[in-house]
Amino acid sequence: MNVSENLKLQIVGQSMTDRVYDAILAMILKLEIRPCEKLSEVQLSKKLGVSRTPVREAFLRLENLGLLDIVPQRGTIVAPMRAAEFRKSQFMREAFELALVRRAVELEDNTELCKALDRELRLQSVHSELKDENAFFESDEAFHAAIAVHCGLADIWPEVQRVKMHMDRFRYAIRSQRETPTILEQHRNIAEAICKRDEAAALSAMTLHLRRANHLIADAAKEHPEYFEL
Amino acid sequence: MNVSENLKLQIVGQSMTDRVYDAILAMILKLEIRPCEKLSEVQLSKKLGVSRTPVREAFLRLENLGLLDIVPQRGTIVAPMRAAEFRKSQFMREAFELALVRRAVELEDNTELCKALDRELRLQSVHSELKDENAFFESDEAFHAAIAVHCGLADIWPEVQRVKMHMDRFRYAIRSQRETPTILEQHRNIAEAICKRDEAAALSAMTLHLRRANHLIADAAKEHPEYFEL
DNA sequence: CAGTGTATATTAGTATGTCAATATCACTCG
DNA sequence: CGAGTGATATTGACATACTAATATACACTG
Repeated sequence: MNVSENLKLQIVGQSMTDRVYDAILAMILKLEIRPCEKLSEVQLSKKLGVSRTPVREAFLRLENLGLLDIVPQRGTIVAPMRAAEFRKSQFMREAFELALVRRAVELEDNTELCKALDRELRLQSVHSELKDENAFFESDEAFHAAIAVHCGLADIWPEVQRVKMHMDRFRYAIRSQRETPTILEQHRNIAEAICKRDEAAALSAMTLHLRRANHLIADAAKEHPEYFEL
Repeated sequence: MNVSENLKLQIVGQSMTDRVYDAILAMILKLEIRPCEKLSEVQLSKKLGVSRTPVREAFLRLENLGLLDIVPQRGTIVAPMRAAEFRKSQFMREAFELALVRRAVELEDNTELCKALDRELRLQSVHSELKDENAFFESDEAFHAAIAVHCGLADIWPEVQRVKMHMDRFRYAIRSQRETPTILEQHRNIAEAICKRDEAAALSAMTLHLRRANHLIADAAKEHPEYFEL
């Protein structure tokens, strides 16, 4: 096999397909390859120094997720962002996370959960002050994941990640809006309501938080109209 | 290519992969191939008269869904039924369908929805009397789908189908319990509450309905312990 | 006969070859 | 100059070939 200069993929213990998949997924989410941009199995396989098979299998996975559009005999493009996908993604995420909140407020022992939430809030406070958005969003994820984990539903979290991916695409597409203070405040409200077992407050706080992203559609469309379909 | 006697797959306008996928999926759900049973890419490709590639791609899709376990250099088996999968499946389905019910009761114009629900109730009544379980369950699906469709969320339904698949596996695994009258009654309660816009009643009726399946775990495990893991 | 090493078969992973459908573009003809 | 046309290149779908890892069977050793 042609090892070439692209040895980055030949290192660790996953299948080629996995590594190619991870690589492409990251490129799509970071917009290193842009919506509607054409992808070629042959080109990519050469660039990554692997054969067409793992590239193709990675393509198929990504098509499954709605991140690629494969058109037989025509080509493969990064799926444009679609408002319909966004709405679907948001509906599903909201359904999942509100269901998790309902579980969380009914937890007989919520000390661990509240400790975890508090931990992330402190981290977020620091990251927000230091303007470290990557770290902030990492803790943001951990905050939401903690709810699932401490409800004994850790295996639900990957599913939430799956359904919220299309929402995340929109967030990646716009310059981050320096809105970490707002998000932190919303997280505080959510955590407080959950720990007080105030279901109604927790649900409305979470709903507000999750729908905050609604403006993303318009913003992303304004900033990068070429990424959109229709 | 070896056309052979198995020309059933060569007919219509989907890709080979799609056809192979549909074929295997149906076999798994109908238990024509049983949990923990070994599947071979080579054997199946010969049996279906296609090459390994489409079979393999279908395998990968099914692994994604959690219906196959592919172990490198060892083999591929139909995933055993796992209680954890069932619970995950049920949690997600409930989250989705309760969210749909919340939308449904807030519909400004629900005449179309109520008409559709009533239609399915009538059908189910007949199918139940005639003991036609296949037709009954088809209408069962349509009943639930109608809620999504008439909320303007038709594209959510495939996602619901996706998440509820593991629940359905358990149902297929046990002799159907002649419970269609119970289900019909639950459907009536759901439809009535939705059309009256009684959110609390609709939610509790739907919850009751969706959790009815809880006994399936125990029943299926009793009836076919060899299908289970652990 | 028990235990171990080894040949062989089978597996999924990967690479490559082939093909039909489609797009592209230069070219011809009106 | 524009519309149609045909050669050519590119694409994804599918077939096949090869590899490395693992399981299995069996012969050999003690």
